[in-house]
Amino acid sequence: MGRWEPNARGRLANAALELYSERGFEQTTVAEIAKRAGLTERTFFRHYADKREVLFAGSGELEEAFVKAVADVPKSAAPIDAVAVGLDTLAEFFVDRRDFARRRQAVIMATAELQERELIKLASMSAALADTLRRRGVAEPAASLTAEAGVAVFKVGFERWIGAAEEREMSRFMRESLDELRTALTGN
Amino acid sequence: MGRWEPNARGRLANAALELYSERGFEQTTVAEIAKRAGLTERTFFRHYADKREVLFAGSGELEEAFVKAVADVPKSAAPIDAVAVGLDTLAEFFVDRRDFARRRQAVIMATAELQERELIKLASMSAALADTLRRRGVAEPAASLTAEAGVAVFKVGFERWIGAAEEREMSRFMRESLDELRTALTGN
DNA sequence: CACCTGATGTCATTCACTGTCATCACGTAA
DNA sequence: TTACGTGATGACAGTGAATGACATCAGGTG
Repeated sequence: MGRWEPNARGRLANAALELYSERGFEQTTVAEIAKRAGLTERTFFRHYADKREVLFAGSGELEEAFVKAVADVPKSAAPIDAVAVGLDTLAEFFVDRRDFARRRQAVIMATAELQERELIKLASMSAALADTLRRRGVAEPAASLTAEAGVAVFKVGFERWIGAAEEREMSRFMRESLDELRTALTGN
Repeated sequence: MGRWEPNARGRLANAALELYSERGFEQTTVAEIAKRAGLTERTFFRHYADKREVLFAGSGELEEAFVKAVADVPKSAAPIDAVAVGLDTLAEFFVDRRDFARRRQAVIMATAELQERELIKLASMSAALADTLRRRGVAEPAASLTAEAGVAVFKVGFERWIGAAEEREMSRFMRESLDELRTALTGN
C-alpha cells in the first residue's frame, strides 16, 4: 500500500466533473475540488495547469492518434481521404463513452471559459493535422484549409453524435458530415 | 470641454495594445494599462469585461456586417456563394488597416489566452452565420458546415493577407482560399 | 542505518475581477 | 439662479485563481 491514495490525477478529474455538473464551473472553487479528492488546492495545480485544463486531460492522446492515423495512410490517397481515415480513428476513441462525453459536453457548453479551452484544443488539432499534411507533400494553403475542414467535420459530427436520440456509431456521423460539406461547397 | 478627457474606451484600448506589444500580455497588469490611459483599474473593468476583451472591441460590428451581407444576398444564390459575398464585405473592414491588424495579431499570437479569445469570437461568427443560413432555408448539418467552412476560409485568408510581403486586397486572398478549399475537398 | 527522491502539505504573495459607496461636473427644471 | 438628478469616475475592501518557497515524510537504495 502506497503512502498516498492512488490515482490523484483521476480523483481530481472526477471530482471536478462532478462539481462542475452539480453547481456549475464558476460556482466551484479549486479548493472544493481538491477537498473532494482528498487533496489540497496546491496539489491540484501540480496536476493541472489551471481550473479548466482538468476537463481536457485526454486531448493530447486524441490529437496524437488523429495525426498518426493520417500519417500512416498511403501517400497515394488524396489528402481529404487521409483526413477521413483520421476521423474514423477518432471515432474509435469514443466507443462506449457517449454518456461520459455528454456529461462533459454539457458542462463545457454551459461556460464560455470552457468553450474557449475546447476551441484551442481543436485549433491545436488543426495545426498538427496541417503539419502532417505538409509532410505528405500538400502545399499551403491547401494543407491548412484541408485541416480546418477536417476539424470542422469533427466538430459538427461530434455534436450530432452527442445529440442523436438513438445510439449510432460516431464514424457514420463523420462520414455523413464530410459528404454534406463536399456538396455544400460544390453547390449540388 | 467635458469633465473628463474624451474617449476613455479608446485610450484604454490604445494603452493596452501598446503595453501588450512592449512587455507582453502576461507581464502587463490592468493597473498599468489604466494608469497609461489616465484612469483607474476599476474604470478599465467598467469598459471591458476582462483583460483580454480590450483587444476585441470591434468584433461585434464585424460579425454584424458579415451576417447582414449574407442575409442580403438574393436567395437564389447558393449558400456558399452568399458566404463568399460576406467574406468580401469583411475584407472592406480591413482596407488601410493592415499595419494595425499586424500589430494586433502579433500580440494575439504570442499568448495562448488571447488566441482562445480570438477563437471564441470566430466561433461566434460561425454560429451567427449558420443561423443566417438556416433562415435562408438551409437545413442542418449543411448550414453549420457551410458556416464553419466560411470561417475557415476567413482564418486562412486573413493569415495569408497579414503575412504577404506585398500589399494585396484582402478579398483576393479570400477568393483564392475558397477556391483552394473547394479543390481540396473534391480531390482535383 | 543514513540518505535520497518524489508526491504532498503549508504559507505567503500577486493579480484579475467584483461589489459598494463616495465624488463631482454637467444638464435641467422650477 | 438654485436645487436636484445623472452618469462617469475614484476609493476601498474582498474573493479566488495561480505561483513560489520551504517543510514533511514514506519508500527505495547503498
